Amino acid sequence: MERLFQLSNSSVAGDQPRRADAVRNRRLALDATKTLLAQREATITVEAIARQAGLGAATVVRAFGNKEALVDAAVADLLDPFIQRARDTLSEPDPEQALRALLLDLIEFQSAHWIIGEQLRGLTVPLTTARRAVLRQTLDDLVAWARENGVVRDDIDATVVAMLLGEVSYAIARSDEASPRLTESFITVIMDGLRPHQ
Amino acid sequence: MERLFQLSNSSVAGDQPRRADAVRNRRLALDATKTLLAQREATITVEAIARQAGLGAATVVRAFGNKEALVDAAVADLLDPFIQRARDTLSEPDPEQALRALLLDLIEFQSAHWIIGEQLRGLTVPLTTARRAVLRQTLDDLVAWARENGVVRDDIDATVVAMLLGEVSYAIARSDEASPRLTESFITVIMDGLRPHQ
DNA sequence: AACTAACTGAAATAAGCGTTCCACTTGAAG
DNA sequence: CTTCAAGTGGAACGCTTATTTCAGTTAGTT
Repeated sequence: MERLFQLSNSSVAGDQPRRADAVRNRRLALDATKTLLAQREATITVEAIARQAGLGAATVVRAFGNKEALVDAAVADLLDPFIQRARDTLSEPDPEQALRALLLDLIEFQSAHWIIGEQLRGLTVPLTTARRAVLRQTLDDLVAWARENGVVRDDIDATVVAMLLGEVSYAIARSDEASPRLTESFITVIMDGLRPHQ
Repeated sequence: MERLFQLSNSSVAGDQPRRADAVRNRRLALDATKTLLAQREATITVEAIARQAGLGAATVVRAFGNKEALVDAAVADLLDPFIQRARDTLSEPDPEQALRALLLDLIEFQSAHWIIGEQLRGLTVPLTTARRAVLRQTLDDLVAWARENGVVRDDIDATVVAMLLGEVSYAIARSDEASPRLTESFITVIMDGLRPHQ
């Protein structure tokens, strides 16, 4: 599949070269943060990240300027494969199947990366915000496609439908009692509710 | 309407009497906290509560033992009238109307008291937890009633439906772009999705 | 009015956190 | 091998907040 957009942020393009250990530690800090973000119960402090990475706290922060930028980069990194999968659903044959698949993935991703929502609250996170826009656009496209094929009702604004899906996935993932059964029920109710009346 | 449960926590029953100013300040601290909790953008610090109440920080905390208990009491207080309204819907004639009304109220309440969700994260809040159980039971009863009358499908577990409603209301209320239009669309989709197939 | 236990609140304390400092270490160029 | 700018991390700093202290104030009793 053709790569439609540039998501990599592994290294800054036009900067002066940095020492090998600095590059390695930047990677270690990023990986440590991603590891912590993927745990359901974790405190994302600089101290904790540094411990996970086997580095000093100062080194961890310096690699990205500050903690906010580090978390932003880590979240964006975690988001990338998910976004890729979301875009892939657009080439599936059946829009209903595509929508179901995306919803399931959305819920599972948010369940597995529960802490991300917490961490991003009230932060200015350029990388993550850009990813979110791409994701939103993908969801919009998917809803538009589903509408054209009579899978989704058109008496409700498409943007509102997309927003509904996003928010509601978050809610299910957030639930203390999240389970495959709850997820399945949720998707059934939403898909039925979104179907046009015959 | 008969009062079915005891929700008041205005004063501790069997304790030794306390001085008049202490009682008054306890009330002031509680009211100040409730006021702050009802604002969408507010920092609920002891300092802020004390300022709002016109008291010293120490006095505010001491009245309830610690900040956690104070917030717990304030949230429980805010929840009480809402719970009463929820229970009232059970005596409406039409279960579908009752369900719609409760959903709308649920979303509006959570929108207006947005900060509550933030504040309760990771706290042990006995009073609030008890209220939540009552609310959950009410929602369960309402769903059971709606099922008996063919308003809600019975191929999905009633508890799951109730949980769905609660979580999803939270999600809509939480949304940055919450609006009457979004709320209306959401309720339409959910109600349609919950209806049995004819 | 006098007395005292309860109560108050400004200030001190404690604890958590991100960031910065700086004496020391190390990669890599010559 | 030398050299030194780049890089490191333990410690110090600054900031925010909940909690405790304690000298002074006040409600309520006699």
